[in-house]
Amino acid sequence: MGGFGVLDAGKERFQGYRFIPMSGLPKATVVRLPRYLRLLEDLASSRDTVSSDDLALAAGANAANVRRDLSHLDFHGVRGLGYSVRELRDRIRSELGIDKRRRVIIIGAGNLGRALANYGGLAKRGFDVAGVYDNAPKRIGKSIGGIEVRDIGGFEDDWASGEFDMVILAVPANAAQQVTDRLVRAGVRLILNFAPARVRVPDDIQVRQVDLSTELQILSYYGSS
Amino acid sequence: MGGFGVLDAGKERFQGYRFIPMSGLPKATVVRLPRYLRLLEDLASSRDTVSSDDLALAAGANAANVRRDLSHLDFHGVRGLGYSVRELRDRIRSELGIDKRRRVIIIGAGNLGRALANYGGLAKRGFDVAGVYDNAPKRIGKSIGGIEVRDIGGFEDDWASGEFDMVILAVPANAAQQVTDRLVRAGVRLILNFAPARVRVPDDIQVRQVDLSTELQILSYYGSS
DNA sequence: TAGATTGTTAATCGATTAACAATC
DNA sequence: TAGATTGTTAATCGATTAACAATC
Repeated sequence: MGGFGVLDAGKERFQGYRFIPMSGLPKATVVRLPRYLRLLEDLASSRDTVSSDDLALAAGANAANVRRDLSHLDFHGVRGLGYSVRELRDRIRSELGIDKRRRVIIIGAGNLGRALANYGGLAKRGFDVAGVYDNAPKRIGKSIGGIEVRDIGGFEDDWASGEFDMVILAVPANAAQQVTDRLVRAGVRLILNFAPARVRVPDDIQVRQVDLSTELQILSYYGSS
Repeated sequence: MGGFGVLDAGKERFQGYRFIPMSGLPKATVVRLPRYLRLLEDLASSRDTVSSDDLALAAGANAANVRRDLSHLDFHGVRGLGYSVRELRDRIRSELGIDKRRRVIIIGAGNLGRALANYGGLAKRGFDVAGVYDNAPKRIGKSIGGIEVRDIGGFEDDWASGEFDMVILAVPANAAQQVTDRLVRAGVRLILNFAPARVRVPDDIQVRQVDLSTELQILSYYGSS
């Protein structure tokens, strides 16, 4: 987290003589919303209301924490009863910007890119894999999860169509920065980086990094201490 | 993260009349160590020393933050000069418990499990994939990344050999909890969960969760705000 | 010495949590 | 009404950061 000017929501700015909240929710709250959402989607068919206690249990948080999170959303429950499952589900979806389906591009059709493209769970959560790109001739034209791998050379034109929302980067570490620069130049603003390398981007571009080795190393620490 | 009693390092306990640090490093520090390590490994062949400024840039942190992190390790630099690249690299490795190679088991030989097993980057960072397990007859016996997929039925016996350090869980969401329970019963204490479902474990088991949809949802929030 | 960089202090910030009045 | 659960306050905790004396 932090760094590179990205994902710095929750900051405040001194403007005149008052503090004006700048960009919405505290970071910690945003991270919990998808966890709440998952429970709510499971519950939507069977229950009408849910308590902060239930939500806390599912999200690994404290019930007071949940109530504070939801009041940040200006979402209110009913004392003695709890929160409306469906209304809260819809509210969180709209807050996360996934009340509409989102179209995702995957860059890199190696092992990881293919695994991600084939992963059906995305569609269930509102994300459609709308394209897979690579630069290796032997991969271009092959079909993955029902999508044809395209030549990265055509990426800029395709992206310019404005039909896509975000990019998942699944290229080798040594290509990550170069490809990222290219994405940014093409106008991509949201990048989920699976390449095992941190990339630098301008302040107005959002990058999240997911790295297997890093996770294992952190886990290893907690195993040996 | 938090919740389920895992990864709660950095707590302190009131004992008698003094505060005794309980389990080592602050969580935020642990998360940054792998980032420092990555830079140090890159630098080890070309430079002898590195400044807190360089480390901060690579890790997306503040220089003062870096210096504080390293002093938590009781690792000291030289004023005016910086920190010894190799000594710091070795110190962090030992702190993370990866001064020896670690043997990792992957459970689930679907798309994701296969991608992870094939991912060469792990070996470079000190982790060896020492086994892949599945319960589907059509997958058992197949070879992935030079390793034969074994029947999950034999997992308990294999794990009892004591040769393995951690488990990567790459099974479908609906199997995650059940498989996790089984791992815990077999004596697994470190689990990296790639299944798109939170799992509950006893307090002394460490779980880290990595979930693609969650990451995309968080990213989506920062795109729409 | 002069310049560079550490190690640490003190202030601030952001997040968590217990507790409880409000109220369905 | 009695029981349940919210919404919010106040205290605490953990993390960040600017600043600067120490010192290589």
